[in-house]
Amino acid sequence: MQRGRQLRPGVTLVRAGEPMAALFVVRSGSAKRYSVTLGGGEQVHGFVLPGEAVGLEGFASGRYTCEVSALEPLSYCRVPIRKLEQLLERLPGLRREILRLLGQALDESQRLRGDLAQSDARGRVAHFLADLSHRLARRGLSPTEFRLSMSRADIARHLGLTLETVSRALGTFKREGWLRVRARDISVLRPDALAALGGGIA
Amino acid sequence: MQRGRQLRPGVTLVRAGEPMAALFVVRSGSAKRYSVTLGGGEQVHGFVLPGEAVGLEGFASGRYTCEVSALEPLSYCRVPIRKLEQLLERLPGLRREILRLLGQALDESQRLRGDLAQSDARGRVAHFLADLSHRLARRGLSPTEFRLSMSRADIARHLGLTLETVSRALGTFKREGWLRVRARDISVLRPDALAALGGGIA
DNA sequence: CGTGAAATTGAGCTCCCTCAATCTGAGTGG
DNA sequence: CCACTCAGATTGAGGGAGCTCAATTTCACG
Repeated sequence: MQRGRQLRPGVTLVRAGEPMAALFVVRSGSAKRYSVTLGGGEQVHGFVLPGEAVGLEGFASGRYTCEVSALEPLSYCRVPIRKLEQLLERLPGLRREILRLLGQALDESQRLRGDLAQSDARGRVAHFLADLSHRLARRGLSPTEFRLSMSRADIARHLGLTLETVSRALGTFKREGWLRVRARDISVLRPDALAALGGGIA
Repeated sequence: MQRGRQLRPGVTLVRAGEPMAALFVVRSGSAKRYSVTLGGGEQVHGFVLPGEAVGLEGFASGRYTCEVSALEPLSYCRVPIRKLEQLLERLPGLRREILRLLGQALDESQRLRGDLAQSDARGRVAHFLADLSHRLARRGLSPTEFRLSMSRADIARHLGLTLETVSRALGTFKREGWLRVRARDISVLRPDALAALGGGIA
């Protein structure tokens, strides 16, 4: 395990198409995972928070399949694949942990897709906020007071909406008294309401 | 590796919430992967074709997270997790293969979600057909002549549309001369057109 | 402060959802 | 063998949510 350098906002951590030489784990800051489409647009697959892994999809072909770039100053750990394979040889616990990590990523991706397919615009934005809140809490950060490191446009592309619609959804939540929104600073006042709108599995 | 019994259409292979005792690989037939939502509706995560694995998401928590039920008479292999872990101990090749399988599932899920977020109704249906075609071809089956084992409603829930919209999209493709549609039998006449509409990553 | 990007807000229009009727096809019993 | 039945699929009409285009407003940064 190596400690990576600090990355500045906008700098790319991994590039689509490059051989997967290592896994990364974010220590602090956040990042955006995306692909570039034929038209030159961005498909935003998601956002990486502290404690979360980067590059797992690379196992599919031995190459990364999406770009990951820092949204805030980012520090990370680098785990070379060579080293990882050596460790997997000897450590059954690590084998299970890697499988767990991949299974979790898969499960979350599918769950997210399901919600995306079933919810309307407000539901999606509510789900997005609830998910973010949940993941921050898991890391010991405040689930109710946080700063969005990504733009409205990034959120929109992630949710399959336009940035205007995202903005309007936030406006609605604000008006309902569920949120306090000041630019990128969010205060969640009614997590229950968001969770209810966000929907989910039984 | 055990050879499982034949399953009749409608019969459930794995249930959400049950401990993950085994992985499955479909030998013939097809299946539907779905979750049951709070309202009692189905979130269709996808469809399993011959040669594809079932239950990978279970690695996340040691329990399956979605239901998988047969759409056609289904035969499958059963790989007990215990046995798998023993084999992983000794076979580096199998370790890589399992990681590859999980990475691929993750990558496909993300890619699919991206297209879902960006495409309109026709684009989604086109993508669905192109994806199906591709996966059938990978298995040595005809990519242009096949039978949909799932209902329009299943397709719709999978794509975040209504069944009427799916039907209309198919009708449009038929009128354009891209497809021949007779109930659940599909003939793809213009794969290129579908692929173009389906969009995708550069 | 001043400047430009990001976000909000507004108005019109399009696409898809909703509701409803019709049509097709597979399975059943006379 | 055919009428019957019922679920699944198609087709149609109308309305609403979200996209597009456009004008401000707010915020971050120098």
